[in-house]
Amino acid sequence: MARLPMAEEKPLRADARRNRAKILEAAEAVFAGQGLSASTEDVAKEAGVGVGTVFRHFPTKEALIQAVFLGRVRRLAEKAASLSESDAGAAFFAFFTYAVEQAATQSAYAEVLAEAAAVKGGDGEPSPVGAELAAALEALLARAQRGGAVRLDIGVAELIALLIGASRAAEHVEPEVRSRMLDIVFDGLRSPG
Amino acid sequence: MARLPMAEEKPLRADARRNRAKILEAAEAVFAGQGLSASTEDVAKEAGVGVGTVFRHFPTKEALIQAVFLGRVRRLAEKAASLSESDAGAAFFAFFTYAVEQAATQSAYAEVLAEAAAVKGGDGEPSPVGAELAAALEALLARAQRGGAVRLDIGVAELIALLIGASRAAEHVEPEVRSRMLDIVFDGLRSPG
Amino acid sequence: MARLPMAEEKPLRADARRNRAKILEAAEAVFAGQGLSASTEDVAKEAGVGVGTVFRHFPTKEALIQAVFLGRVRRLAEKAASLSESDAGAAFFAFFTYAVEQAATQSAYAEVLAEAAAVKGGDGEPSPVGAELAAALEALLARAQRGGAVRLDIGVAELIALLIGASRAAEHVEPEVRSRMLDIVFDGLRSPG
Amino acid sequence: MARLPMAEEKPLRADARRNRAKILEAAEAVFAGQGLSASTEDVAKEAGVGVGTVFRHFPTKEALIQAVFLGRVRRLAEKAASLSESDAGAAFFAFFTYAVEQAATQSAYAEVLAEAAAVKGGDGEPSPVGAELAAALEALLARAQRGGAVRLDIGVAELIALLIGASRAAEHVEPEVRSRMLDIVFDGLRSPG
DNA sequence: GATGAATGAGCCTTCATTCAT
DNA sequence: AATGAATGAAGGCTCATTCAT
Repeated sequence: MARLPMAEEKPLRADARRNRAKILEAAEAVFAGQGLSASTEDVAKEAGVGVGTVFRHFPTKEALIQAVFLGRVRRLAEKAASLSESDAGAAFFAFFTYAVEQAATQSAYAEVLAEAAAVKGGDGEPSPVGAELAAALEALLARAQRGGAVRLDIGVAELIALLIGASRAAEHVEPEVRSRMLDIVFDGLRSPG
Repeated sequence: MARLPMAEEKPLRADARRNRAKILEAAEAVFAGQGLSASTEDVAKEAGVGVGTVFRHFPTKEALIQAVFLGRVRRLAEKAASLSESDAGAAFFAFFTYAVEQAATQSAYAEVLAEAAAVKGGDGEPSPVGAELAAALEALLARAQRGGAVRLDIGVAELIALLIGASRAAEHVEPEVRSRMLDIVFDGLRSPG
Repeated sequence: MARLPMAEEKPLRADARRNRAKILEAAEAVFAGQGLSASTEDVAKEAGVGVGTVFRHFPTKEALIQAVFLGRVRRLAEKAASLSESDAGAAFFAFFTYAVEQAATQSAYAEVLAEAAAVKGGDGEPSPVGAELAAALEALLARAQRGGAVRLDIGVAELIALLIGASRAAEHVEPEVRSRMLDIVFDGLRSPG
Repeated sequence: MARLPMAEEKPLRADARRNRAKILEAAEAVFAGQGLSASTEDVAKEAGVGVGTVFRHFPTKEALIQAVFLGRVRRLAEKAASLSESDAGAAFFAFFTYAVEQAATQSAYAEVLAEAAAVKGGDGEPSPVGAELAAALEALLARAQRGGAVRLDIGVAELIALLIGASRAAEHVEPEVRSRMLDIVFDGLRSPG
């Protein structure tokens, strides 16, 4: 899966790149803690830089949020890809579980999947961000289906919907409940349909 | 049509009660349309009253939001109760579908279930609001399980988790996908476990 | 000259009207003193109200500036109208002098005429604000021309241009110089052409 | 082409001098296009240098603006001097027209004259910048007066005032109006007084 | 010297909440 | 009780200026 260079990513100065990373990390933490309505000032403070610096790297709060999401998508996509080698069915369910657990930890994490949904589901603008993940998911799903681990009458769109839902739910629910909830969904995914 | 004063409602003057209703209705519409970040001023305008009136009835924006949620919970609980007479399994799945469809239509609707989750799941404060719904769901679920339509190894907590998830997902996904997603979840709920 | 109601001017509550006036007055003073880049906060402070109040009355800084200008235009137009009774030539030159003296006192005052210029000159959007003044000037000029006090080969556009110029110049120049400058312009306006 | 170091210029390295020139040119263009509120960053970009470089050459935005004005004054003064050879009256009016046309083209150009006004008019600090222009104007005016083309009862101060005014007005008015406006002013300047 | 990243004060604007009418 | 004007604390964003590279 080739990584498309989204724009001409200029090589930043060492310190700038370090700051960019600090900001992204801070934003991830702050948004996870306080939700997306946390102030940019707070993100800057957490990152140990001035607001101006945040805005230099991300011209808009929206852009910052997108960048945070992009990072999450990338990590999810990498996870999905990294599982390609293992047993098809195991890989599929392991990924699903992993994704949902991420969401359980970090509030607002699930929104990333909504992003991906826009690609195959069609409600918003296509967003190249989600395309990457959607593609990875498609491969994962197809392999699992070919391996007989997942019913054949569903596509990525449904998979994404279930991921979104389970992830969102995971934000509100205790670990054991989450686990039993996943069992049910997984049974649904396995059943011949 | 007589109105039964439910629970802890103080008797209000007729016009005050009418205003309260108008505000709630307006808030529901405005929040559904613009999300919870819509301004109180907008709600007031939609209701045809001054902001002051909104704040007289609901001392805080938060309180207004809670009241809107309470209304939704009540309606869901009523729906659940109203289905008690029909076939146990059919009632259960009909309710699930109904709840998810509500969420699909009205943005931010799903949050109501998170509220209910706090009761049986335990992460927030207990909230008497959700208890009502939780009770109704418990009855619905138990009947469906006794009727053999739903597997026995799950409880209200899992049911609520699934409802939250499916509702959230429904906000981001097209109707056909939503429907296929529900099929999967329902299969999972039916499977012997 | 009938005053066209520009929009449905709602009757404001007494206190609101008082505040609106205070704000306008403050804005006039502050802008005159610091130029148009003075902060809205400063205007509010000068008016003795909170910023929010300024923005309630004028939804935008731009709107506030326009309102200040409108006030000035109105006063100039009234002055022009009030001179209709006196000797045509005297009225004309008295008005010209008056307008220029206003500008000399209050920095940025001259911009109001640029506004009026847009009407007959054509570079910006027509602006109903300036139309009023332009009409008044047209009358004043025509009378002076009929009375033989002003050369016949000029129109309002040229008059406005000269008013703008003289007003601007007056901002930078001592009273005696200003006065001699006006003498020259007036001679130019009288000369048979 | 040898460059005569004018007045108090430190000898700069060749590249530094080139940069200084580029910045000045860029500033002139940018300020003309967007007004004086254009950002220093924009000037730097237009000049093809970093902001730091701009600030090395001009310690303050204000200083940069002054330098731009100085350049304009110099050019106007040169123009005035270059016309000394031709017919006195023609030279005078040609210069006046030239100056006003510059202002019409380049927004905020007229401010330069306000600068010059400070010298003979006296409202601001004396500024050696304008003195140069004032001297050149004085010569031009005196010659024209000796030649009988301009009335005798005016001095440089009045001339500058008229130049400022006409230049400012020119910013807001169409070319034909501008031209007729100048006719009037010129008639005023010729009339015996 | 040149560069451009970092800084943070300051600006405009919004909005929950209070209070005089 | 209702109204809507007033308030002021944020929030997002810009930009002159400084400073490490």
